[in-house]
Amino acid sequence: MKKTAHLFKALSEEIRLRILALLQDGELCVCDLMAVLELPQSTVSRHLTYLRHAGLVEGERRGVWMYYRLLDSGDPLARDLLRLLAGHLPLFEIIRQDRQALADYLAEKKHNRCNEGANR
Amino acid sequence: MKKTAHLFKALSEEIRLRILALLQDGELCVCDLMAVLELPQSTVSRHLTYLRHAGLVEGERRGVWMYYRLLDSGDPLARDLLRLLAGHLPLFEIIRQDRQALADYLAEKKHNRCNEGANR
DNA sequence: TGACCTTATCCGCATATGCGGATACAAAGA
DNA sequence: TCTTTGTATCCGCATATGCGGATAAGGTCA
Repeated sequence: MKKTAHLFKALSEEIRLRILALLQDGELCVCDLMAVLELPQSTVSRHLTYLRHAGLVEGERRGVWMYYRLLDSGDPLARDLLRLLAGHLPLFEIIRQDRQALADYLAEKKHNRCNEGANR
Repeated sequence: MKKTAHLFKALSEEIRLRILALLQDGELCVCDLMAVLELPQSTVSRHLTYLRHAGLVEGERRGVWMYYRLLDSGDPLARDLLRLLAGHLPLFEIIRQDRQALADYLAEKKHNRCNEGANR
């Protein structure tokens, strides 16, 4: 029950909702999210940690990068909530803007190193 | 979007989830909730105000009493969330206990004044 | 009006959480 | 090993929220 309350708390911040929406298109590393959201690294990392503790995302280290993706985990409520968000979040203007920014960023990145295009 | 975050924040407290679960059985006044949850009046009232601001419940004054019920309102996300909770909350032990306590309390109350059975 | 009941809000205080720069840690390559 | 890059955590500070007693406000009835 406390876990359930914690789950909702994880969803109660706009930044975290935006991160979840971006991850709906596939996994991303921290520096991708920094670039798209235009937020400092510590902020992005902190929110990802929060989402991970809530059981909504999982991270996998590949080389220097930590890739995060939505976690289709055991908790049925978490799964239902992610499904619900997948339907509702795209209706928000800021989410559509974020998705467009992600698409632009990925196109420009051209599979180069992560920081190209991210930091200055 | 801020409204959406606020909606989730409203669901991020155990007490508020318990209140919503109790209201799934029908409308209740503040003193009913006080009796069942065994919480002080100011605490119950504050959480109800929070839920009302989030658009999850509505209150109606009838005489001295304020009756609160779930609000099937305009926001599609709020409606979906309430439906989701209706399915998931009854699985928690504390919710089942609350429902039993509510049934006992209502049986004992026998349509008398609200405080009989509530405050000593 | 005055007594009483129910509910809402105020108050001071405690805790949780957010922020972003600074620092520590981890991995890869020279 | 040293450097560089990416990520996690620490730090001090600010804000949001919770608590429950006290007080205010709204309603009923005699």
